[in-house]
Amino acid sequence: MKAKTDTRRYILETALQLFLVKGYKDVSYQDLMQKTGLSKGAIYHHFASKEDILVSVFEFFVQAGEQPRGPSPEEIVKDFASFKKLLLGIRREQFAHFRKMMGGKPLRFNKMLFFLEAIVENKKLKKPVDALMKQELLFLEQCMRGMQKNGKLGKKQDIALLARNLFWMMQGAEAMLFFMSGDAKEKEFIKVYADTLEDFFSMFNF
Amino acid sequence: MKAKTDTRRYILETALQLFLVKGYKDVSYQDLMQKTGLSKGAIYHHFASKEDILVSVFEFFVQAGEQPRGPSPEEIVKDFASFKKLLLGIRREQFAHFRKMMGGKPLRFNKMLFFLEAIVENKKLKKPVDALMKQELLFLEQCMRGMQKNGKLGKKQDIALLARNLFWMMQGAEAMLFFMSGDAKEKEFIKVYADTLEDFFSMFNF
Amino acid sequence: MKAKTDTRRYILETALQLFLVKGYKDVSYQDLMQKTGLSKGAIYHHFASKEDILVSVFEFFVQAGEQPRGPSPEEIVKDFASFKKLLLGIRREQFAHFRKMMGGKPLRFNKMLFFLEAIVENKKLKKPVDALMKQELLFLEQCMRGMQKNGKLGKKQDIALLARNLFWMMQGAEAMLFFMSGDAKEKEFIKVYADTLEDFFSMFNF
Amino acid sequence: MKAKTDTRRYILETALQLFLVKGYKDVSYQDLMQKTGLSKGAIYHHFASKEDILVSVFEFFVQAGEQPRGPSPEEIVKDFASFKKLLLGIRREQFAHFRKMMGGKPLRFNKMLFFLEAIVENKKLKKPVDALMKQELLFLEQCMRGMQKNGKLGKKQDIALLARNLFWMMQGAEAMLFFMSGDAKEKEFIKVYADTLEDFFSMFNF
DNA sequence: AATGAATGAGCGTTCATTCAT
DNA sequence: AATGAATGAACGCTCATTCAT
Repeated sequence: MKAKTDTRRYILETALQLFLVKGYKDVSYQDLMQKTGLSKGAIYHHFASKEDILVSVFEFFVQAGEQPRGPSPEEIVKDFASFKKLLLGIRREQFAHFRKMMGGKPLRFNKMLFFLEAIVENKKLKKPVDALMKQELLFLEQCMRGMQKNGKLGKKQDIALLARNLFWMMQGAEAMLFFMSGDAKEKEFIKVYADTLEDFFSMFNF
Repeated sequence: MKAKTDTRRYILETALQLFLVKGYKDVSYQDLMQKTGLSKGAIYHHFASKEDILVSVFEFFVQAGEQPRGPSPEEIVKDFASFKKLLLGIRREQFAHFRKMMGGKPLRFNKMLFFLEAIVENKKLKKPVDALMKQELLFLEQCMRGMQKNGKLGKKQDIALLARNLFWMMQGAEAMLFFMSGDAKEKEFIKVYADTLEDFFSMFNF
Repeated sequence: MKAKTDTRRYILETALQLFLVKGYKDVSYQDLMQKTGLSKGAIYHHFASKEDILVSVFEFFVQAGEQPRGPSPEEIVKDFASFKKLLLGIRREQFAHFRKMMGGKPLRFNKMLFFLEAIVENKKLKKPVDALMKQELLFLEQCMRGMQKNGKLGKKQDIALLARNLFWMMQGAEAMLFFMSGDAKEKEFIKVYADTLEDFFSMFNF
Repeated sequence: MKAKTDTRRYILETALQLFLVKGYKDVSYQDLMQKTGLSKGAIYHHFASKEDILVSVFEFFVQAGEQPRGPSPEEIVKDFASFKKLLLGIRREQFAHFRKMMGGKPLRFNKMLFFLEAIVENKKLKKPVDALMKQELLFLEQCMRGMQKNGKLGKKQDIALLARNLFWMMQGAEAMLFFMSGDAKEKEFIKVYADTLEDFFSMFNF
């Protein structure tokens, strides 16, 4: 029983690694066999189909990236510096997490693309992706509100608007990084986030 | 002679349509045969390989989307309204153009994703994509400068910074639209652009 | 386990048969499927590629033709009669061996041609073919030496020279048989060997 | 009319070149188009099919290799030296002939293999090949007879037997050269012939 | 005489999946 | 829980050939 769980998780980790590097479509059972060292039958024993693997991997990915609920961002974020520190810290933790189980290989597909491919292959994954996005958006809003409370943003600033703009900018910037460099490294990603944050707030002469 | 050019172009149009709808990887010669009504051999007579089709389609796509050079955006754009009008006008024209040759089918892959897949499949396409992006960025900068000249942006505003932020925001927003609705319509795209523009400038209390 | 070995060997036997009859290039997976009754996938399960089949068939062919090491030819061969008996006996055994696993079908490609095609398709097979040839040459030398010991060849005769000449004659004669009759039978082959031997030694007025 | 003949001959020369280098089966119309610079249609205008090209090329090959009838070999050959000189001279001429129209490319298929492939592809070519072989055999017999007349071979020597043996030896040796070195050069071929001749006659203590 | 557009069968290979063991 | 034998459909691509111009 324990063994079963272990093998299942082992397959998921390996599959996620492959999906992020080659993309779902380009990962074959051949690849999975080679990388896991397991037989085709063994994989089929744990997952009904390739699509089943994708769905399970996605759940695994989401859950692995979940942050332990600490104090609300609204309370933590007091100014731009603490905002930046919090956000980059979270990204670093997430990256470290995936890095660890991926043996340091350079990622080729970023999160957004992984999401997109997942949705394209399985419509059921659309909903959780939406949820994740909204969650991130909400997170940014809470951060903004924290700054507003501390007088770093005017009382009349539309928090939701700013959050949405920043969110889209970050998404766009992250995607851009992929266009420029197919094999981006964690450090580069972090830099892109940091730069985007600076860019965003420098528009307001922070 | 006439036939050759026509058939070649016909194949390109059909392929572009399929690529934008299903993605390059998921389009097979089977699909191309069915959609064009031509035999496999006929297609191979005009294009050496599937990758050759991709590259040619890409060139075709780029060239088809090119704007006739009119007066500089710097001169046209006088305020937010004229900026918005110009940008949405261009987008509308581009969409109309592609719509026309795609028979009104709903797009599934936006430009960014088409670019990304192209790059992933053929490294040679990286350079033209980069060029296109820089061109769009430059266009936005020129628009910003036009506004600045007319006192709609402070003299000290960093034009390049603003352009970059807007560009990323628009990219992110466009991508988001795809996440939300796999089969987005032209109207929705235009709305996203318009909203993003509004969002961006409303941050400065325009 | 048993099944795998059996199927693999079964494919090899069938492939050898087809290669000897039609030539490697002209044997398609279609042919292999039809003749074996297996699916394409099944064959690919056992062999990575067509070339892999060729290499494996070649090894199989060589190993199947190997003679059990008995007493040295030098000791067995005492005169022309015993030489002829030994050589034809070996050829007969080899033929019988291949016949058996080929269901009595008339051969179309002789050994030399099979070798050549193998080399042309896969350079790695050049070495084993060379080795086989040298081995046969050595065998003939040892036979000659046996005759020399028994005074059937002059002390001063160049054993290596005679062996080489005979070897080439036999190769040439065997090839000729193929030109004359594309579908040569075992009996004809044996006759060609016998005649060539007679021809060779009759030059010395044996 | 003259043009027609010229193009036809040009195609034949090019095809022969390709056949000798790659083998009939491996030469495609693609190759022929590329090498000739002509269109597919143009080649089909002159030859009904690929097999038609083969047959025509074969005739061309045979006729191109024909020797102008001079004095009978029986009269020319007086001893081993003159025999060797005559035979090697003829071979050299033949090689020079083919070399000239092949631009110095190393041959990969020797005559015997070219013949064999031709026969395999078209049964009608069997007869002319047989005729050619018999002609060569006859030539060797006449040479032997010339030597016999001059007392260089015993009166009782069986001329036909010796000729046949030599012929086979030379065929075998030539084939061997191909096994050893896939891309044999003219000089090597000539050496093989010379060596074989020496070998053959040294058996009689010439 | 020559072009090149178009065909359709066939090639070797990869794929996700099933199933008996 | 795990193996690996077997399947059949699909893939991108090459081929010799036909035909209108």
